[in-house]
Amino acid sequence: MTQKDDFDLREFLPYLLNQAAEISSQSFQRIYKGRYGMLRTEWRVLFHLAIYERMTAKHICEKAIMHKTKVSRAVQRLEQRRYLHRKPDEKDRRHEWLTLTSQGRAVYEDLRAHAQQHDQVLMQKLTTEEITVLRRALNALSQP
Amino acid sequence: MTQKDDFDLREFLPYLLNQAAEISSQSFQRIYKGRYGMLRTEWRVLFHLAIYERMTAKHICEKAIMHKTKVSRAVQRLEQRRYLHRKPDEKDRRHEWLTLTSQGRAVYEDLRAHAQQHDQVLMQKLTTEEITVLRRALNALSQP
DNA sequence: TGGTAATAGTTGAAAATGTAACTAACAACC
DNA sequence: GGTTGTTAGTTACATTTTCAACTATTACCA
Repeated sequence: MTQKDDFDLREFLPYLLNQAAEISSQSFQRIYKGRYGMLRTEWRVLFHLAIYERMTAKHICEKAIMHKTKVSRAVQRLEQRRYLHRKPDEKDRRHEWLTLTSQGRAVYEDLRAHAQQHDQVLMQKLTTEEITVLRRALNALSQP
Repeated sequence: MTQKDDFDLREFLPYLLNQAAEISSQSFQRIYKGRYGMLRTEWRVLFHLAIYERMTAKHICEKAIMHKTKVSRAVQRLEQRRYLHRKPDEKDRRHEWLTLTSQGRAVYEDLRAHAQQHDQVLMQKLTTEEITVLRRALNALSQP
């Protein structure tokens, strides 16, 4: 099993990014999955609603770059657990305004604390300079 | 939809990493999916076999950090398309040695060219320094 | 030697995701 | 006002992934 080719997978950005993304989200996943049975799509929607307070599914799609069916299903499950509340827009009843319930906010507060703690641990693997540059580079790569 | 909370999702590394990973692999995905109907698991296995020439499924699991059922199914599909060949180990028949067929190698060569080209495009979004630091940081984060 | 444990890999059922087609509401234009 | 087009969001179905249980083979050890 010795390397033969000159092409190095470990330099291929999509591969590297995926690897890093997957590994570095594992421990956070254990929290939201183990503690609340949530999926990645669900914590993302939850966090967006907590941070922006009031959004439609469309807004979430745009901000989080998620497909509308993913958002739709995440919203359904969060609603079933009474983490959020839907309210049709008065003027345009195609839109639905989503807000967290107090229960939803409580779950968010707990998860946010873990997220921040988790981020601290991850950053310990990096220097201050690496963190700055990494964030900048990831944001640049996130522009489609 | 104004930001309320002080927590910023755009600083949370697992979120950022995932976003960047997803977006930056889209255009490569169109190639391997559109051209060969392959899945992410499959091109990864294919690339590993091309680069290391001879591996067992176990080796691939370890190198690529993939679950054994993912690898098993990717190998099955690659075999069906005659991209690889299996050969049981003589000494220990629990192991199977996997090697690419010439057809598999041809597909790899094509995909590799696209991968490299794709990487060039991605890197245009970054400075030389950012690329160096990014690779280093991603490798650090990929250690479990 | 025989019995238990460990390992490589596969399979089946359940869960999650992707895709496309759908409904409901509004907009625009004649 | 009625037809056509557009948008927000949902649903149905096919494809993938996950998880746990399974087979087959080898290792360990009394």
